[in-house]
Parts: sequence; C-alpha cells; structure tokens
Amino acid sequence: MPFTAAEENYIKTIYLLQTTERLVSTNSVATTLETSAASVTDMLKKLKLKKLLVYEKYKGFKLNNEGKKTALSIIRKHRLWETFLVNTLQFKWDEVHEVAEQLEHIQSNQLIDHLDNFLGNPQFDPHGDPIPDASGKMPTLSQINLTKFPLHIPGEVCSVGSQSSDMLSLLSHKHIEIGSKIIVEQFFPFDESIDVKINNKLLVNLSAKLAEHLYVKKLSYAS
Amino acid sequence: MPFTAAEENYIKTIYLLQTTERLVSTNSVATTLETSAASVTDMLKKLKLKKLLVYEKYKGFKLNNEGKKTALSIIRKHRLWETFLVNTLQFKWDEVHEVAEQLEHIQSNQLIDHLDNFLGNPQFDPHGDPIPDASGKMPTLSQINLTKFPLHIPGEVCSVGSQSSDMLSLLSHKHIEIGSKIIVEQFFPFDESIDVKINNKLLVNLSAKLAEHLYVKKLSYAS
DNA sequence: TTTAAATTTTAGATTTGTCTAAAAATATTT
DNA sequence: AAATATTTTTAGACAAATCTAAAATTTAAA
Repeated sequence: MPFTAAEENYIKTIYLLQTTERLVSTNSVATTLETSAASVTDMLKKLKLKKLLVYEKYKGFKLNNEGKKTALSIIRKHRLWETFLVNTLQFKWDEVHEVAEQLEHIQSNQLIDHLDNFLGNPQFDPHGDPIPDASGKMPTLSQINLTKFPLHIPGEVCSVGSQSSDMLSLLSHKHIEIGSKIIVEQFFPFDESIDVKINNKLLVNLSAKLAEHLYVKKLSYAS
Repeated sequence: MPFTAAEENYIKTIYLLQTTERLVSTNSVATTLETSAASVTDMLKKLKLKKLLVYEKYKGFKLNNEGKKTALSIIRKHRLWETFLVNTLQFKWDEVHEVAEQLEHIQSNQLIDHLDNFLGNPQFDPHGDPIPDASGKMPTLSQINLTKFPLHIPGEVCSVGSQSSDMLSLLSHKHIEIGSKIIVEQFFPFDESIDVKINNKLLVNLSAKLAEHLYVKKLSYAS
C-alpha cells in the first residue's frame, strides 16, 4: 500500500523525532513540519487507522514496527537522492535538501534499486548520515553530539544536524567540514561554548548552538 | 508561478493533442487522461483563469503561447528523465514511462539544468522524440508516419508512438528498433498492411495498426 | 427540419489535507 | 489545591481534484 506525500512527511518526521524524544508530542511534529497542531492530530488519526503508530489521545505517540519500516524506506530514498544530487549532479551540500524532499516521494522500487546500484550502494550520504539498505538496516556509526564528546579525544566530524546555508557558511569560515579531525580542548560553562582543534592545527571557538548541530565519531586507530 | 501535478498533466496532454488536432475536445483529453469529461471541464476553467488557454464553452480549446511554453518545459523534463532512466540507470525502453510521469513534476530548474548537463545535453530521448531546450526550442526532425512514407525510399525508424510492452515485443520480434533502416516495398489495400525491408535484409509485413505507431525520417545521403 | 444521439457543462457530493476558534485535558505555578 | 497556562483535541470550514447524474448545447440522422 502506497502512502501519500503528506503521510510520508509525517512518518519521516515522527521517526526522526522519536530517536531523540522516545515519545513524540503533537507540537514537536507541528513545529518541525511548520503546520498547526490540529493538522497533526488529524493525521495521527489516519496513521493510527493504517496501523503505523501507537497513539492514545493526549498521551503522545510513536511509530510501531510497520511505521518504522516505512520511515526507513523514505529516509533511504531521501539520502540516496541527496547522494545522487551531490556526487552525480554536482549540487552543493546545502542545495540538495529541498529537491530531495520532493524526490523522496517518487513511487518506484525499481528506480531506487537502480539508483542505489548506480551510486555504488553508498553507506553514507553527503551529510554523513547513514543510508538504510533495502531491508531497513543502517550501518551504525557511533555518532555522538559534539556537546557530549569527551575532552582531548580525537574525533572526526561525520554529520551535520542542519542544512541551513547560514550554518554551512559558518562551518566553512571555521574550516570545518565532514571528515575534519576534531579535538575538544576546553569547555566554557559561562556560555557553554567550546574550544576545538581542527585537523591538529587550527584552534577555534564554537558556540553551544553550533556544537549542538555537529556530530562526531571517535577516531579509532586501527592502523 | 508553479503548477500542481494535475494541472501539468492537463497542460501536457492538451499540448500533445493539439499538434494533431488543432482544436482539442473535452472528450479527447478525458480519454487520454482516463478521467471524466466533467473533470476536464472543471480544469479548463482553472487553466483559462490562469491564462494558459483559449477556451469558449462548447467550442473546443487550445493552449496560448504561455500554455505552450509551460507544456514544453514539462515535456523537456519528462524526456530528460526518460533519457536518464535508460542511459544512466539501465532501464528498458518500455519501463520508463510511469516513473517519468512522476519525475516530470519535480519543481527545480537547477535540477533540470544539472541533469541536462550531466546527460550531455541530449537532443532526443530514448523513444526518438526531440527534447526541447531550456528556452523551449526543439530540434525539428522531418519525422513522418510510416503509413505516409513513400515506397522504395530509404528511411530510418526514429520514433515510436506508443510505449506499450506489447508493441515493443512485437517490434523486437520483427527485428525493428530505433535507428533501423527501413524501406516500404509494398502496400496491400485489403488490410492496409505493408511489406517493409529492414536493414536491407529482412522483408517483413506490418499491420496498419503497427505502421501507424512508427515514425520514420528520410535518410539523406550527405556522405 | 425535426428528432435522436453525442458531447459538454452544471449541480451537488466526496476525499484529502489543511486552517481557525473553541473546548477539553494535562501541566505548572502560586 | 486552586488558579493559570500550555497542550491537545474537536468542530466546522475551505480549496483542490475528482466523481455521478442531470441539464444544456451541438452534431448527425431520419
């Protein structure tokens, strides 16, 4: 059974929220999708009817297994298209989001299989996010938010929690990109900013807000 | 101003019909889009309001310049995507139509420009149909329906008027494909079938129905 | 040229996804 | 624990795109 683009947007949003929120609220979905709380409630009823989520009114909600499976297939499509746009069509990092939001709703398993194949079955998209495979499995990458990363431990920037071009230009100004080596040197409680060393050279200060949007993985030195 | 997918489907259909019909009828659009005549009338009113077509009720209608321009940009997208699916993603000829019908509605000029560029600015799609450029210009190719092609003149199969797989397998059975050299040898008035010679070797008989769906261009021998 | 047939349009209804405003339930604060 | 604030849901409305059935118009036929 195919879902409408609107349904798919809700499913994807709920999935992404429940990885951090455990139980998702009507308002958080409304804010993310820039719609009204009433619209969210309406859609929740439909998705419950279609047996995609567990929902009791006034009690919060979350996707069940069927819902998660559906979400992963949408996320797979989104991330494969982003990879295509950047790797094949030479889009910039911060230009792909809006277009991928449209492309992810194209209905054709054959298309996605062929695209995946053409791209060489990539494991991560251009933002460093893992791409689920056809069965919904994702490479787990011990990705940690930079604000929770321990001091003086070498890490690598592997994902960015926002696609805004403001964010991107700030990162580029600080010489930070996906793959940059990063070490947290100092934490300043007053404004929650941190000093980090980039690629073993540059020492720069990052605001709490910026750090919250950066994800890092531990660098293991297995040769 | 962007158009909805439904509006775009009507615009494209009317454009394709008016190249052969001059004045388009409500029923012909309804039949092509497999919808009711009432729905077509509803949409005609909207498109007239948006100043895309000339329409007086009960009198038939046709796209004005603005409408044609819009139609060409949709056809451009459709044919570029078909080219992508076949050339890049290894789809078969007869598998692309449904997917391209969806992809043609993605809204992003940047996407189409990059795709066009990636494909090497192709002039014709995998069915032999010309691809309009960004300004709406199409390479004119003196394409003639096989039923109107003169006897004993060498031609080349350059386009197919149907994407049905029944048609495709019949063509392949008769060893006919885009680019095949073809000469009409004889016309049989009784059933309007024709004998043609393919690639100067095989002599095969084609039904009137099959010939109606084949388009041929004259082979000029400019070295 | 009237009558019959076909085509096109209107009228009214339905579905999907959205909205605002008001009511209900839950959380927070004093 | 009352009062207040916040969140969530309901009620009712609207736009887009579609439908069926009936009316209006045009075309074809007897």
